[in-house]
Amino acid sequence: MKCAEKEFKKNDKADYSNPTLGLTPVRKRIRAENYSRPTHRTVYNGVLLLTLPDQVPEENLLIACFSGGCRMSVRTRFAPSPTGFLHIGGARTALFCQLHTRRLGGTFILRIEDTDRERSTQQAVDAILDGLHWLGLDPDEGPFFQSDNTPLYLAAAQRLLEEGKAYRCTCSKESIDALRESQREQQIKPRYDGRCRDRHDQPTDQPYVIRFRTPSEGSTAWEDQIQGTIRFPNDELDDLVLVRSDGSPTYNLAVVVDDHNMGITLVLRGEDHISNTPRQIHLFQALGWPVPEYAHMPLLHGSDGSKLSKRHGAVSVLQYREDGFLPDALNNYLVRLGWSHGEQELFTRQEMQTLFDVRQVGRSAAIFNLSKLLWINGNHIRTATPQQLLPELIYQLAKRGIQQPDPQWLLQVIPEFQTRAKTLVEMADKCLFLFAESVLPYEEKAAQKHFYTANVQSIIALHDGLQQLPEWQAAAIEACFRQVVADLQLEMGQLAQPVRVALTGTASSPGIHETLFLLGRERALRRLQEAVSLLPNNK
RNA sequence: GUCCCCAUCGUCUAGUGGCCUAGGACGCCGGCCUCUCACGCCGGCAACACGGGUUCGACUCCCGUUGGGGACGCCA
Repeated sequence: MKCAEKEFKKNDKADYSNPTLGLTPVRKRIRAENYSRPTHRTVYNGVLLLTLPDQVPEENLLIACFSGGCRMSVRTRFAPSPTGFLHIGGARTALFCQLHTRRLGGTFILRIEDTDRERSTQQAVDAILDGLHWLGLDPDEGPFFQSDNTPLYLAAAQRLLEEGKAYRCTCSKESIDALRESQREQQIKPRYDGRCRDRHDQPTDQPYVIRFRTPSEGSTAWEDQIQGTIRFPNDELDDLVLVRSDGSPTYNLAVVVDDHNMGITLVLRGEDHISNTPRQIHLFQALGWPVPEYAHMPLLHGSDGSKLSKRHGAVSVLQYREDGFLPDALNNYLVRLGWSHGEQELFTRQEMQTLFDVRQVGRSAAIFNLSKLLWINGNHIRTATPQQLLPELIYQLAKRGIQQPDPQWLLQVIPEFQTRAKTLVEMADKCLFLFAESVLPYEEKAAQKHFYTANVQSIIALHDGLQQLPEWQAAAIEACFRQVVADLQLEMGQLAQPVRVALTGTASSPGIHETLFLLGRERALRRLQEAVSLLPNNK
């Protein structure tokens, strides 16, 4: 994109001769500088296209195209349909697409497949964009919208029609539904029987769809980068609809035209698209275009072994942010589903980008496993810097009503919890006692076990010792604490545990000295006093 | 039903004919460390779906069976 735009200068002459563009001939030759109003800019295959979306396609489909002279060698695309949020399966596909281009210095493209105008929503587009962004999967080019390219698809269909490679079909939807129904009853594969395929009239006075004349003999095969050789007998395939009766293009047509125009070299997608592939290869061949390479990745399954769906808790990837996961931890988890590198489990983004090779991806489906994700997330939390964790922790604290905590202080808090939390949610929950006005009432079990049996004198001694500390510093606090333990001939635990309950209300926390320090002198002393007042004043 | 794909511990995986009495990781269990909780460390349980071939030799190659998944739309 950058290359092509750099190449574009206002006074450049339009180049209409680029053979890689499978477009209808340009009717009007218009120089770009004649256009003062905004044109639609789309980059295809390193070539900048300027089009006017509001123009009748036949009139001027392509206003100007400028040869970029710079072709990326490797180009992949992630092509979601905007009918819902980005879930973890889609995220994995996008990740693989991006990783494939990273090692090879290629380009990762986002294309929104919104040819089904009824089901596509702007809300879903935004959700997908947000999800990708959070995961660091922003595209190098795009997002492109198929709805902007309708004229291109229709032009391709028109050409196939003119060349006899497609035909008009006037079968009603009802009659075809009935056909499929009866085929199902006969237990044969439901498919269009081609009843309009050989009629010589091409009626345009009644509603029709444009169907592709699928080769009826031979077979279609490709060398899948993940699955190996896949072969389909052509007689398994029926004549697919390219253009609907309302004049809108369908998925398979749009995909082929875009994949060609965008110079996609590797179509990397879920294996639920395997059965579309022979149809798309036919279209490439019919249009006289080179066929890209394919890689179909195994699907992600839910715990019952079927395709991941909402009932398996397949939620938006952004839910993982809410749940306290780090984007790279999620990426790390996802990349290990179907791919491995020796015995390494933990990968940084950088490592994934240099090591990932789509040809090493396994062929069998994987089941989503939360506990492994948690473990990986815990590792990423531990290896992150406090600075990196800071915004996410603040975000989680805000959800708990903690407004504008002191970031400098939080940077001291975070290291104490990095080994103790598998998610940021857990971290926020565990450090909440630091913010509370009071930790009363104490957790029942903790109080029973450590608090009521405590030695009041020792707590008083600690309180007084700490109170006299000239400076509230970690080392001084520890020395003071140890002094009290030694003076009263106690075990560490005999003092640390009741103090811990007093400070946190629970039986677990970071080290007791660190906890005292983080709490600050004022709050620490107040909580110790509070504890003393609650204990039976004997001994 | 038809076509396509898949098949190693519960889960993610290593394994490309002898290095495998199958390795690692998560989880689980036991222990160590220890002021608690974690982290870390040590140990344990646990798998080649089944049946035929091919071969001196199969987890690895071939065929079949079974099981699982996917696709069969004027959805993508």
